[in-house]
Amino acid sequence: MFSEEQNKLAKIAKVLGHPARIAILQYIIKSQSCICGDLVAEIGLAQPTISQHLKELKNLEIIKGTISGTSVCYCINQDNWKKINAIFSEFLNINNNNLNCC
Amino acid sequence: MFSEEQNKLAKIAKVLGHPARIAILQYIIKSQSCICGDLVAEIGLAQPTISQHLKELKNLEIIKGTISGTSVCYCINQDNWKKINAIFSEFLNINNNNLNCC
DNA sequence: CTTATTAATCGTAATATTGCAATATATAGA
DNA sequence: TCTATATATTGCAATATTACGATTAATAAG
Repeated sequence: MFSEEQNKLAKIAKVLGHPARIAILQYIIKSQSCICGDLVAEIGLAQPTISQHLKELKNLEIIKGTISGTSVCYCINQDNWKKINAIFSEFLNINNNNLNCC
Repeated sequence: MFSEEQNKLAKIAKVLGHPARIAILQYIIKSQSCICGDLVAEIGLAQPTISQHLKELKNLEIIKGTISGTSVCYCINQDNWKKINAIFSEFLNINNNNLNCC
């Protein structure tokens, strides 16, 4: 029903469409890397909830998690972050200057 | 619980997080302006469904609708499109190059 | 081996989203 | 005024999302 591009764009936007996931990404960037417990303390949602949001971010491959002892170290997947940035920029930078606007 | 910025970003992303709404935006850009019926014919969802998606896009003020006889002419709100682009670019262009990644 | 720590998963309740048929509203034209 | 056209709104069913307590799994430390 929709094009590959439309589905891809929407899928990315959907994952970014929750403030907790934005907060998680911003905190990971700020701290360079962190564990789930850091995010629970920082954001103030329950551990299973944070874990669930991390799972969605991992599914999008915008972050990656590395097991380190009993904890998991999360950081940005820089290559995919750049790809996602490129996909979004391409869409948002469409020149829609239009004198025929109603 | 979340910052103004986080909520704003998530709100924008959430609206963009459905392929029908991406398709609507792309079609409006391509055709410069169109009416609801054009989108129903183009996209293949029922008229109330398209109308509902248009409402969400209007709420975000990324599009605007002008009454023209019995129909409503929709086009991109260029100023707000640019603002949304700026908000997203600022977030996605954060330099997260990081050698301390786990 | 036992216990503590950390994160993931399961189960579930509350809420939100999506899609559409039916209906309402509003304007244009005969 | 009556009818046709275009869109919005309502109501509702199906599905998805969000949040969290309880539990599980996996590793580390004693």
